[in-house]
Amino acid sequence: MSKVAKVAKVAKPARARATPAPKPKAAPRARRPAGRRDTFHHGDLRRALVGAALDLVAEGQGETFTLREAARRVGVNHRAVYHHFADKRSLLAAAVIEGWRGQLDEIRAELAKQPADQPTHERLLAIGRAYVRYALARPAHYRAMFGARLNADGRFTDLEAVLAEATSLVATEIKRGVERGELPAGTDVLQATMTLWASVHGVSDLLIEGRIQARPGRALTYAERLLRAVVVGLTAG
Amino acid sequence: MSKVAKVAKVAKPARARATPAPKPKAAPRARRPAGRRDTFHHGDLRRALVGAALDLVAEGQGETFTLREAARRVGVNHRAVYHHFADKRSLLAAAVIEGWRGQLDEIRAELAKQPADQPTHERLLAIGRAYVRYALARPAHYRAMFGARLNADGRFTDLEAVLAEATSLVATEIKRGVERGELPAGTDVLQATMTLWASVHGVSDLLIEGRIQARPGRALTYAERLLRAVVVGLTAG
DNA sequence: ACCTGAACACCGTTCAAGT
DNA sequence: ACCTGAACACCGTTCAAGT
Repeated sequence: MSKVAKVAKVAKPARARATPAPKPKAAPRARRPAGRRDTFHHGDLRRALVGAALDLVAEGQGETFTLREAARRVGVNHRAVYHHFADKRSLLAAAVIEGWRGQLDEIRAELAKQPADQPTHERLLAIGRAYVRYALARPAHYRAMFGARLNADGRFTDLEAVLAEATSLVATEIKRGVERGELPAGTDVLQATMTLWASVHGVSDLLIEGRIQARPGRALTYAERLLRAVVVGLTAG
Repeated sequence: MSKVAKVAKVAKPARARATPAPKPKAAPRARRPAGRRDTFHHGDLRRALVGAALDLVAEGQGETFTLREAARRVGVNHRAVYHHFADKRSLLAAAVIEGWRGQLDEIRAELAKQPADQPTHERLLAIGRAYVRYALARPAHYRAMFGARLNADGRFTDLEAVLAEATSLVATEIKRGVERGELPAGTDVLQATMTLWASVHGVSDLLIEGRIQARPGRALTYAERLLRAVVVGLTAG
């Protein structure tokens, strides 16, 4: 007990966030939390670490969460992390990939709810709404999804894969719009896709950073207005 | 010499960037660089530290540059920083404020170059172009300008002041557009301003992160297309 | 195969002087 | 008034075992 008490007493240095953060930390770090197995069989520790990283990111630490704390949360020595991830960036990347996957799932679910034969601009708005809603629901996570330049080196091909999937989902809608005559015949599909992405990302980021000050319930309305302007712009060619 | 040699020999830990970065570091840290005064008179050290922070940020460290290295660059003990800045965030904030001021200056310069009686949508495009050009010219700095949630606590009122100035510059143009009948009478000025900001920020960020892959010379064209779509959307109401 | 312990070279920040 | 030195509680990562 002495070790834990000492740690708790000391004033937290700057690296810690101002937000209290529930910190379960039910057991002293030397002993393993009750009810948790003594060794993880393959895959479980990896998953547990990603889960801990996701929690830490979401609690507001963003990409600055520490590898050592993630290990502490699941009750293993920090060195154990290196058996599953090459370095901290890889652990972050795994958490970030989960984020993109979740967002893609929500977009798909939203599209599935649209009535059949919905005009393209309504479908694009639905996609955008789902995107922004997801981002606003997990601000710290969303920022991590963009930060840390995880694509700078060629590593993390899984990350690129989810993003490619999301991109092609939008591209498909745009192609459909052109085919149905709802978007100009000469539309550059890739460019239109990126224009939409830039728009939803821009509003999301400004809202998250508090640069656009919108009352909680109005944030999505804000995003929707921007989206409408962009879609109208695309439609006008 | 022994100290410096030892430091140089050791493998750089993860915190350091992969990019080589020119690192002048002309003198061993204990001795002051030749030709630099032994003590700074008031204001100079502050300015020198902000300069060093700006350089470190621009060299790719972003907001993860270290206070200790900034101090080393100007040849003072890292503790000296605390005489001019409350903490690392304050030093970062000072660097970030310089960034926004620079961007605002470039936007003003660009507007000054516009022919008199230019239609509003052309003026808005000029503003947007200058904004994106600035962001793309200093990617790491631009990301730092948005990162770190420097506005989260109420500190750094100077930062809020520059941003308010930039916002009102755009708002003025939009009002002018409404008055001249170039934008719909019912236009929500604040909302239109934020819509434009979100657009230019969105493209800038995606371009910087390499999510939009544009050949170097084409990046601005990309941004311009998005901007045009948004302006058209705003004009259509 | 999977995990741990000790060590290393860093951090940001505080306390207590030095000139 | 302005700067320094030593110390503290952290980091991420490496080396070398332990079971």
